[in-house]
Amino acid sequence: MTVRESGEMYLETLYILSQKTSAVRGIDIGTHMGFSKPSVSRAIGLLKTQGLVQSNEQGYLELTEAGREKAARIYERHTLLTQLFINLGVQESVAAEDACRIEHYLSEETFEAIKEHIRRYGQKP
Amino acid sequence: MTVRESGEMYLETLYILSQKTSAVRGIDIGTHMGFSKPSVSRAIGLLKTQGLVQSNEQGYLELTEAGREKAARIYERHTLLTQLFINLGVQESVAAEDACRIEHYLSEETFEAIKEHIRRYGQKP
DNA sequence: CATTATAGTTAGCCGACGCTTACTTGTCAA
DNA sequence: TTGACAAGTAAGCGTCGGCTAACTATAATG
Repeated sequence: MTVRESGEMYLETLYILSQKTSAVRGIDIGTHMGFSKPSVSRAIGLLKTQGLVQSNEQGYLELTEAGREKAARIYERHTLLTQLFINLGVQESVAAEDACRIEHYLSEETFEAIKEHIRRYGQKP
Repeated sequence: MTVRESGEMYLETLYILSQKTSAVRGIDIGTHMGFSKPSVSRAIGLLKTQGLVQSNEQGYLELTEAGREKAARIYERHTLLTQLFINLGVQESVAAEDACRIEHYLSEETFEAIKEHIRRYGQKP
């Protein structure tokens, strides 16, 4: 019953959209991810049963505390990886795409190492 | 009809096992990957129809020229990523595991950047 | 020679996760 | 008030890629 790659992507997308507006609907997530309404409906339903997402009184989607924590962790990984690739000389858009695909698969240890690297060598030199 | 992540893993495993012995059987691949015989059978069958794997006269598995090229490319990515993570301070076994999971998802551009980084900063400092 | 172990294959199941089609529900304007 | 559109959901399909069970074929062994 753990969150898989797909679930992580939905979580992260909700996290990102929530930072722009507090009125996020399933359709917005679908548009952002390029997925159909039913796909979003099922995926979000799953995240709700896992206690990571809920609908507020107005019917909009929001992260629970647990969901926000998890999403923030994923998003941090995303930005870290993007920064790492940029530091290596990769074009920003490509770096972000690649980060997006692999952010789900790296161990904690490797992320810590990347974080340390970025602390040490900073941003986009 | 392209080779997906799973197919790449089988290809890479055959590549690695072929370097130790020229008598590689499906069962060896299964043992190495932790998969069942039927899973291997189907996956290898697919790779055969794609012209990447063949059986030799003795019935052992081997890569075709196209298969070897593809496998070598994947394996290079694997070693590059492993080296990158090691350079960042990750323990070797963890680095290899992580490399294994993400090697299928990175763009050519990012790999080139990693290759360049390793050319510049070398191995395990 | 008969038995048994090993390798491969076939058939079919299952979960994950996309999709379409079609129904429901709620809002808004004619 | 009604008709239309937009959002959400239900039902069900397809692919991928694991799995087990069971069959076949071949090799080894008593």
